[in-house]
Formats: sequence, structure tokens, C-alpha cells
Amino acid sequence: MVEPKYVAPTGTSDILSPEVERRNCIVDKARRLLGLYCYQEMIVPTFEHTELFVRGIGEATDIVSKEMYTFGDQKGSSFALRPEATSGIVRAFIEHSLYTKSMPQKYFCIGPMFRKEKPQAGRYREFYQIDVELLGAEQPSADAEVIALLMHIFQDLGLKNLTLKLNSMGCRICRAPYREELVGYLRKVEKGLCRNCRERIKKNPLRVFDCKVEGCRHLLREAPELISVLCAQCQEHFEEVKKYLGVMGPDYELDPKVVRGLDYYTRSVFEVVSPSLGAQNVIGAGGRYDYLVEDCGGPPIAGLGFAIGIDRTSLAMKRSGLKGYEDKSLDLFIITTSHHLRFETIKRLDILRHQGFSAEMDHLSRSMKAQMRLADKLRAKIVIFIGEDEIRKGVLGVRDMATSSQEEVPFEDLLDYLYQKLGRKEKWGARG
RNA sequence: GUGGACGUAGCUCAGCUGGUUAGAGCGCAGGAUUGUGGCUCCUGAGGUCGGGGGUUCGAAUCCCCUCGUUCACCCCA
Repeated sequence: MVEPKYVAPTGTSDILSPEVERRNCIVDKARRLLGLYCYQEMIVPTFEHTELFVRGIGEATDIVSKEMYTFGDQKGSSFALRPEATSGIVRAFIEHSLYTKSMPQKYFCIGPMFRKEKPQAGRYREFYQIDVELLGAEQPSADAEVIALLMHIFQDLGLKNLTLKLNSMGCRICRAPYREELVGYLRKVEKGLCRNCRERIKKNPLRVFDCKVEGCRHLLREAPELISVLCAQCQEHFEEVKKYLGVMGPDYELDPKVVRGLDYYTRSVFEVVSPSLGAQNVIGAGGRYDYLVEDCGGPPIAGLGFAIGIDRTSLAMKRSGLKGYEDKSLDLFIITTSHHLRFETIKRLDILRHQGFSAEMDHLSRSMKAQMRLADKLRAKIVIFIGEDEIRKGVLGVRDMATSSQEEVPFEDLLDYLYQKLGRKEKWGARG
């Protein structure tokens, strides 16, 4: 073989057979469940005006400052491949005045996202998400419902031992003073912190809680926690969310380290961690964003949502031994022995497919043995032989591959015979 | 962007400290008294040993560069 001239770009991949089926399973099950929760699917562009992401996600975030694929057009406009879906949905929500409908409005969107990161296990430059957004409800029951939905989807997929981590990031009123307080504390202990954390003091102080260095973790035990300085309203909101979650079921643990990297999050934030993944083990995460709609030029409408990482979820399923798909099999394989009966063969194949049977034949003029092997490889339930003898007698040889029993079935009885063996199928533009 | 590991047949990998025509398993193709699968057996196709340069009588094997993959950091789904 020759070296391939072209390969998929770094961080992208071709998703081939069993993997495709597992992903389809994830998407199918999620769609069905989202329907039960009254969500509507929305398809938004894979690229938007760069400005939308800058405003929405935040100029200083890593995503916007160094991970976006941006490009221009002839008129000098700047666009970016979407690094996440929330901004696009919020934009569409405002653009189509969907806030004039009765609240809340529930939407979801499935598709690829793009970030120019260095790939590693569970992190790619093109990755797929199921993105779910609930707009127009600031009540804590909405938070609980959204979180429960997220867990419900994973439960439905058969994933176990997941950890749901919950935190509150407060609002504009309580977060700013807290930030000051935290920075003050960090400055005091700055000498004992790692280089990264010293950087983080000015870039994104909340992130220090996520540091893995033991020295930092030790110092941070004494640090002020956001949870304990939430304003009265945020405090109450958070308490209510926990109460609602309590009655709904999903176990969770409070984790002040959960600090999302997108600027728009307020109040409830959450992550779902899989035990079977590597460093990138968050398979679903989200939170509330009460100012985002307004920041994007819409009315002051609260929102919250989450994204499920399809790639990571699929990997977690694979590692947990969850196939998520059925092994493929074939109803019928039609074999012919002589070349001039190929017209007869393909005609019958066509008829059977229109009757809703999955059916295949050989196109490469293989020997009978080879055709049988092929039929076996495709896991055909039944093999139909069309040969000189059969034509002369007006019958077809029909072999049950599981039992190896074979009998002769008259032409006109074939369909009834197959219905009896395989069950009736939904017809696909059946002829005659 | 930073760091580690690895790049040998379509896939998973052997190939000891450099030595003649580079191997296995799986997969693929064909066959085992000529119209019949799965098991077994036989045969075959398929590799410029990621690419380039260097050291050497001689390099898949050593050195440098480069590209790619992978894992981790940063960050995130």
C-alpha cells in the first residue's frame, strides 16, 4: 500500500462503524428523553460572527483568546467556528423573538464544536455535543430539573458510578466582593503557591481551587469559600436547588472546586465526572447564566443549560463495556451459481428489499463457497439459492443459516415463507 | 503553547547490544474430488521499516532534524 496523501487534520477524526452506532445510540436516546422533557430541537450555524462569542463567552477566557478558529470573508467580517453552542442558541432566541412565547422555552442542539486545543484523550479539536438550554426561568426548580435531565440521560445510557458535582458561583452582587477577598488571601500566601496559581491570581483567581499541586491545595483549605459568602438571594436559591434535587433523586456532592471556564455562568454550576476516563473526565457540565441573554442584546431573561460531550460519553460507555448497539445482521443473502442467472437474482433481490427485508448479493462473481462465506460474514439469517435446477423446477433453495436446514420453496410461496420465518416487514415503496 | 512516550504489512505487535532475500497473529483473496457457510488445514497478495539528513564496509536497529500519533500540563465537553 501507499502512504496516504491526505490525512484528517490534527484533532479531527473519521468515526467508523461500531463507534458510529454507539454515538447514534447516545443521540437517539437523548433525543427521545429530551422530547419527554418538552425540549425542541434547534439547528444553529456551525459558525457565527466572532463578536458573539467574544461577548458571550468572555474575551479573557482561554476559549476566546486562543482557541477559536476564526476566518474572514471578502467584506472583512470576522467569523468563528462555534466553540460551544449556548451562544448560538441564545442569539437565535433573541433574533427570532422567541422570548415572546410563553416561558420557559426549552431547546437543544446536537452537533460538532471546534476548539484549537492540543488533543489528548477525550479532547479533540472537533468534538460533538448535545447542548441543552432552558430559557426564561430563574426558579431553582428549573435548575433541579435540568440537572436531573442530565443525569437521566446518562442513566438511560447505562452509565454507572458517575459523580455529579454541584456548586454555586453567585451573582454579580456577591461574586465581585468575593473575588476581591480571595485575591487578597492569595496575595498573602503567594509565596507558597505554584507558578500556575500565581498566574491565576490575576487571570482567573477562582481557578486556583482546581490546582492539583499539594502545596496549593493545603493553603487553599484556609481560603475563603464562595459558598459561605453568597448573598442572601443566591444562598436561598442554592438551598432550594438542593431541596428540589433531594426530592428528585440524583445524588450529588458539593464541590467548591467546580468553577466553569466560561464567564457567563452564575449561581448553579455542575459537572458530571466519569470514573473510567483519563484527565478529561467531565462528560457533561453546565450551569445557570442569568445575564447572558441580556449581554447578547436581548431582554433580561435568565437561562441555564448543559452540554454533554458525545465523544467522552461514548468512550466512557466503551470502557464500561456498554455497546449501545446491536450486532448487525442480515435477513437474506441471495446466491446464484451461473452468470446468466444474475439478472434473475438481482431482480428478486430488488423485490425483497422493497418488501422491507435487508438483503444482499455478491457482485464480484465469486464462487459459491465464497458467496456462502460472505453470507456468513454478514450474518445472514437466510440464504436463497437461485440455480439452474431451481429455475427448472420453479423453486428456490432456502437455507436457514442457524440450523443449516434447507428446503425448496416454490416461487409463489416465497414471500409467505419468509414472513413466517422472519416476520412481516415494513414495506419500502413495495411494488405490485 | 509546554513536557513525556511512541511511529515496522489494513489492524495489534515481534525483530537481543547495527550484519545476508524484514516476521507472527488477526483481517483480506483463493483452495481442500468441481452447487453450499461457521471449525480446521493449505496457499497467496500486501511493507521505499513515518519522512529527510548523518555515522558506518553495512542501519528497522545509533545520532540530528522534521512530520505525525499519543498521554499529561494549561484549559475544557
